[in-house]
Amino acid sequence: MARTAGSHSDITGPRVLDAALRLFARHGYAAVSMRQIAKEVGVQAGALYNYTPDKQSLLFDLMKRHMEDLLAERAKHRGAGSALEQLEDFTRFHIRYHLDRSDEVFIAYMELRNLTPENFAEIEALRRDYENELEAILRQGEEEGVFAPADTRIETMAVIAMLTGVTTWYRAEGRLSAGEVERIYWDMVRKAVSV
Amino acid sequence: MARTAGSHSDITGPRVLDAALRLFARHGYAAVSMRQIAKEVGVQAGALYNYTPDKQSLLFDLMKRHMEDLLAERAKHRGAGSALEQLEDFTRFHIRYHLDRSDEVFIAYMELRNLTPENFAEIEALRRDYENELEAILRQGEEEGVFAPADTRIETMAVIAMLTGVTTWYRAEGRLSAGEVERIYWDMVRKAVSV
DNA sequence: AATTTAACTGAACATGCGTTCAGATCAAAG
DNA sequence: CTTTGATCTGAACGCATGTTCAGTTAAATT
Repeated sequence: MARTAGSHSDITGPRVLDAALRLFARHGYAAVSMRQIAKEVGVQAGALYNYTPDKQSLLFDLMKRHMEDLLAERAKHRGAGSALEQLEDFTRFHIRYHLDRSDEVFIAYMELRNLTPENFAEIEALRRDYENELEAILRQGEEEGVFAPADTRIETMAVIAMLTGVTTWYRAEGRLSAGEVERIYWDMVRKAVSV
Repeated sequence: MARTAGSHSDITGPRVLDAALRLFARHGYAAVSMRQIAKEVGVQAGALYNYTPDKQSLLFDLMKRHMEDLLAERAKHRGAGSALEQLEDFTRFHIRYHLDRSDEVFIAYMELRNLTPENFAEIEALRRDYENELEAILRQGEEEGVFAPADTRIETMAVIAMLTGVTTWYRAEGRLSAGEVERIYWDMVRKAVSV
């Protein structure tokens, strides 16, 4: 049997990425085989190669899509306002966005070493762009005198690490809502960088 | 040829763990083969099984050793003193200890999903013990009134995530010494949890 | 109704995997 | 000097890997 019904290209394509996303996040890139992905999609392994040139591209495409979506969504939030307002917006945005995409976040942080050097460089550049968004806010706050003078680069890394860490323990069915988590983290971030 | 000189058991044994540590940290557990480990040690793959029952035990032993060493070293630091003093000690200890063992830390965080369920539970319990050390300090500080009343469990996770994140960017040959990094992070931690 | 073509199957390719084990080697013990 | 036993080799086991491709199916086009 070949195709069982209809033209599936526009259906199967996304399903391949979806399956790869879920399986990579759960078991890790190296531990997932093309045959497992194919089984999840409901096709034979060979059929995957209608939608990706190879396994590496699957990982790269997932990461690139995630980083570009993140930057695009963040761009909508970037606005005027005081550094304090902008930092609160960034903090809440980061938490909300990352809680909604735990699989993508997991992959984006854990599978960097499974990218080829060229692919790694490209993803790393996008990540750097995102970090620079926060760093710019911190620098502005220092100039306004509302944030303590400090090493903004390290502050940036520290704040992002703290915020992203929320994905390791947060469960939607847990005792705290995403909104409450946002508030708690915003409290800590605000105090940590303030004078 | 078999053995080339002398009795190597007490030399080869540690070298197997060392090689596994370095390779797992660099490429990931699933991506490293027993033959690669053997090559690094300078023996054939079969010889590894004189030192480990299987590949999984290699990963588990590395993680367990790391967590137990961490807890043992931390126990030496645990003392009396104000909550603020204890928190500073914990912060500086955590950063120093983790900067000295980037490979172990990397594995301990990235390869949890490659542990069997039983092994995972054991490592997770050790990690929880360590987190509880910090949580106890934060709770004591709240009772003393020197730390802001807050959700101590979340504060714990946030602080540890922030501190451990230092391993992702710190380079010994970089512009900052470990001592300077300790001070910067301590500044942020202190402010973040204070009233 | 005939033709084209996108979508997929199923088998095959070479290579690598974790693990086992009989046999070789050589330091140490008697 | 002989025996013992720890240490390691080298080959083999069955199975899984990413990827390719000739052939099959059925929807879309003529």
